[in-house]
Amino acid sequence: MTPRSNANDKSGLLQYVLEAMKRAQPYDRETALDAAMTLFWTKGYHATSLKDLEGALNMKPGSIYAAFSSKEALFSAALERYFQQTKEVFRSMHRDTDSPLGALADYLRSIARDADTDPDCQACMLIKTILNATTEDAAIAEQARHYLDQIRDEIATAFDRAIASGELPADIDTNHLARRYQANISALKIEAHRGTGRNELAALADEAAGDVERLRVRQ
Amino acid sequence: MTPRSNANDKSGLLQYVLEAMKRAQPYDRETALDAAMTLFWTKGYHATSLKDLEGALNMKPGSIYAAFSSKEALFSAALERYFQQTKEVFRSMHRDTDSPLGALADYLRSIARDADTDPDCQACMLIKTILNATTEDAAIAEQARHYLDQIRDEIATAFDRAIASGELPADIDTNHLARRYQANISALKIEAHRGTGRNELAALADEAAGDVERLRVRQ
DNA sequence: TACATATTTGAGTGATCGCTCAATAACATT
DNA sequence: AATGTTATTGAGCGATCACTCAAATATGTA
Repeated sequence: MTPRSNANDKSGLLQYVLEAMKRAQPYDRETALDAAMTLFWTKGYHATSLKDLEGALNMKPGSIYAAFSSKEALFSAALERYFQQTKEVFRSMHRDTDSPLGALADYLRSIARDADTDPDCQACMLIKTILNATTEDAAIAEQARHYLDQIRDEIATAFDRAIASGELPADIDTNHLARRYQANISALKIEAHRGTGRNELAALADEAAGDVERLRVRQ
Repeated sequence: MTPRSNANDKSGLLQYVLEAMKRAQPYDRETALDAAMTLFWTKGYHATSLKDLEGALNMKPGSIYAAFSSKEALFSAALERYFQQTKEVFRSMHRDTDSPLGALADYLRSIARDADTDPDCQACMLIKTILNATTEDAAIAEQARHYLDQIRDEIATAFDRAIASGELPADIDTNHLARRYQANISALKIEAHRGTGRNELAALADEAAGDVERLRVRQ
């Protein structure tokens, strides 16, 4: 509430008095959570302060605590949001496909494509959280680990679909394939985060995608 | 300097007076740096406080600043130490080998072996630093990135040696191989950090190692 | 031994941290 | 319109942060 400096000082002072403690528009929970997710994803839990969150959410301390209880609870909610969105993106790329292996390969290529259009692209929030967490906040690391496991199950389900559609032999270990595939996703996202060049990143993604496609049995 | 509570109060009070501001043994710089590296590697830059460092280094604030100038400069020195040690380990595994490809494959397997013996094994400090850094501490991320690039060069040199020894064809792209190899190291170390089971981790490492060995030209 | 120099301590600084709560504004009910 | 209820503000709290600096201790020199 800064006093206005303008030609008409009396009008400015009156305006200043009228605006003191003007209550904001009520916040929108989804909008706030989305902003928190973006901020936490970029800065991590420890380096993100309440003041940062005030700015990003356009909310004051009392409102943030009324809505989300604590910094850690807000982080946890943001992490869940990230997980749900990631799962939904993965699923949407595998809906309506008649080639599960093709879709899995294309998802890897999409990582390089997405990094190409986003200069500040960040590695996976779940991985960052696990690597970043300390023993004092082991709960959020555990939550992130749990979400990563669930995403790996989604991947294994996609490989199972490739078996059902005849692309893979019935005796292949889809859990192992999913684990390897997820490790490749992590690696690609870290390379993107690190600023690896577009051609190099695309080559890595193509190679990983080729590994997936070469699993296809001859028809 | 806590007063001693014991049967002989006069003797305890005298001991308390005699011990006030007793100066410590001078610190050993290498020992302090090693302790700082271990602490920063585990907790990361942001979540590590000066109080943590006091405990780990067994030094008081004034000494820490006299020796290392600032928290950031200490982190930077610890990061360099980590880089030098990592480079030395990699080199020592490639010294005196007549199969560079074999040594590269075995290094990947060693990641799973090392994780098996260390329950609190951490992902690569350089990767953690890059993922953890914010714009306010971009300098340490840049330093870590630079070290990662140098390690990738070491890897490319090992692949060059495989060409020179006849294991690889002369026209293969060793820079690309090195980049992929380093991405695989990152992925394996993250799986280890995440607590992936010993058999699964060993399977991932063996598979990555097998990929390296299959590059070998027929002789 | 006396004095000079170097090193370490740890109390204290100003700033920032996560969070609380009384005051105020906005909304709902009668 | 008056009253009651709900939601938001933001000053301020106690704690912690990175760091400083005068005092004290240890080491070196003449």
